[in-house]
Amino acid sequence: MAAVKKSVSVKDVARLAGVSEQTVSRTVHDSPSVRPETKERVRAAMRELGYRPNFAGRSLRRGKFKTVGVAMFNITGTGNLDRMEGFAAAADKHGYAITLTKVDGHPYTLESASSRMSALPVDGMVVIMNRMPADFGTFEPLPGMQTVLVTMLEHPLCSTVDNDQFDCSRQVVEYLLERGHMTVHFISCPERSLSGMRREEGWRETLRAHGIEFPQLVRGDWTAQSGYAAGQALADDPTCTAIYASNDAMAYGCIRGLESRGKCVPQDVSVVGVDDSLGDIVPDCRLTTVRFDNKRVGMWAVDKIAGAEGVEPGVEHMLFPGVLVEGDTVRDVR
Amino acid sequence: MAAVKKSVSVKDVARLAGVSEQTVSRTVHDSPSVRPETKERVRAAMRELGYRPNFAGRSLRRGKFKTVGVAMFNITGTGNLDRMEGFAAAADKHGYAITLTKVDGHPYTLESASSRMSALPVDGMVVIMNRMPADFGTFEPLPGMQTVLVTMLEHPLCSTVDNDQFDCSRQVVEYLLERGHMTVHFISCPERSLSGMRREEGWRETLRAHGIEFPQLVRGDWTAQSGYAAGQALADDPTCTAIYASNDAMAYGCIRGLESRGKCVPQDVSVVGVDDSLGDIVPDCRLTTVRFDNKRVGMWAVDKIAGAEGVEPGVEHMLFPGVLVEGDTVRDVR
DNA sequence: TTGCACAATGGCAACGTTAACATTTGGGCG
DNA sequence: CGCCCAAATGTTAACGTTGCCATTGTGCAA
Repeated sequence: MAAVKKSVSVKDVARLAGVSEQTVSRTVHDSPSVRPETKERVRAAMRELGYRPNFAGRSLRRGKFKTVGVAMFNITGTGNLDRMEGFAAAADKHGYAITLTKVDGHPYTLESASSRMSALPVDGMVVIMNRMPADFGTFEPLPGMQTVLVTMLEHPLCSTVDNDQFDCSRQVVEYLLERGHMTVHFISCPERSLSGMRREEGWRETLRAHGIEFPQLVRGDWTAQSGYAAGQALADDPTCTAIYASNDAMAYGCIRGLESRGKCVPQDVSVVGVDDSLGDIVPDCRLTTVRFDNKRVGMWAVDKIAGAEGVEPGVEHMLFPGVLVEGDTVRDVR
Repeated sequence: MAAVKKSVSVKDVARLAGVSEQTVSRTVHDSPSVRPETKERVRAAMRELGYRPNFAGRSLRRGKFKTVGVAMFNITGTGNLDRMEGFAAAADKHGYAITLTKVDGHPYTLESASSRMSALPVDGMVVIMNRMPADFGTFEPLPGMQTVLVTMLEHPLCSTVDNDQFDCSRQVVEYLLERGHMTVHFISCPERSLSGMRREEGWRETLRAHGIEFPQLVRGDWTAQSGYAAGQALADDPTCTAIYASNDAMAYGCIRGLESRGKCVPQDVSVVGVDDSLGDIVPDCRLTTVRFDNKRVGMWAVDKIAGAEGVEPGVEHMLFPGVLVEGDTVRDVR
């Protein structure tokens, strides 16, 4: 019952099995040039000693870590869990691991994420950008460290990937226009949100493209309470027959706000949200919304790094469109 | 503009600065026994060459990785984001990194998590247990790999930490009894959930301790829809004045279900949930619920590993109580 | 029998870092 | 002037792994 003093190395296994260290190494990698019975003897020795290959020695020798670093300024954020699911799935596929780091956002710069990662055992890094970093234009990725940014903004030196928020708004607005609504009101979000701003642009541009004056938007703060207030405010506007909210919480709040003023959804007003996040939480309404595949975004990012394997990777920019999910909150008024 | 062929090492820096490799190493660690002007010269050389210390070499030498592995069977799960926040915060504090791994749950065993981790550069591991692993009783952590399980079940060889779900139910039931309710009805969850089952036990035992026969429970499935159905069913039961739901979504669904049958909350029936997850999503009710500090749970787990630093760590079991948050959904009937 | 190809295995060095020990230098003090 | 101490720096070796090349053994064609 003596405690294990040191970790067992190939040397120990080699001694016990009566072979050279090299043969042990070859057995670990299942090389065809080791006789089956030798392999078995080595394997038995490994089992007996509880050998497990040392990651540091291996990486040092190989010059690769088989690990992707993920830098986040905020761990808690819509979709992060799904993105991580994607990171982990893609990493798994390539035999890679994921190293997670929270980066201090003061100041909010790519440089701080990059320097944080540089000391870690990673072959490449993914940065989740929620806001606009101060050095976005001037940032240069570390040499030899493939860098992928999760954002809609294209960067000249780093690959980028994200959900297409502009297209999301286009889909929603056109969906409502096709169903006979003369215009679409919009409940927006705080101006610091990159994705929220892009949604706002999409709403504005799509209406403009259809030759429709866009109404005054209502600025919310992502919460149902702000949506509720917006709903009450819009309830008195007779031109308002369709509302597009920048997330589902505000959309749901808006519905309740409208109801509190005697308006029914979808009979009087149609409402559409974004995120498909209400699923199991709200019992009495199937909200029409847009579903994003954040897992796919995460997978793409890690694939880009782990899939490269030595080949010089080009800079690429990828946007995945969301899918409009039809619920019960939109009425066709044609 | 020639590409960097190899990574720069201490040797390169030493040569450029005209000092020994050891002096470079000492400068990296800001040792006091290097003259300031020498340090500056070395630092200049590091900057010029873009030197960053190699993690593999360092770990190999030190025999430590300064990294904690986190194994999850399901990445997506209530509270995981907050727990990760905690992992990252504690890791940061100790100068550690977090390596995230999704473990295939077929079969759902601690052994599979452990062997997955053994090949990664980690000094210790945390396993998030949502369900009961088949080998919980027989599992032995890898020698030299400090293992912490996030679960309420105590393990003889591994430290454990979690929210105290039993105490959560005790708090809720006693809170309702103190306010004059004769009994507390319960909306439960699928039987495979460990934490859900523990909440159920807490409800049952606390009522028993107060000498109250516990009513038939209603089994839900975590969704608001199931809570809605439960609410409708309980609306017709005249003995039902207080309902405790195993999560907030079911509690909210229950409220709507009661309303659909003409019962008002809290005038006719009091409702309490668990998780404090409705905050920004539901506009029109401040649900009385229990808030857990999952971040603290995550921090404790990583602290236990990263804080040990060589000292032989004992097996410890920690449960953090939740906090009952008073909303507007409970009526005092005394 | 000799030569040769090929299968199986071993020896050696190097990856980058740093702990431990060794050496040099300068200065203070008897 | 010589001695000793401390500060500053250098030298060596080792952490565990694996690529490269060398060595040994075996069977087969010439």
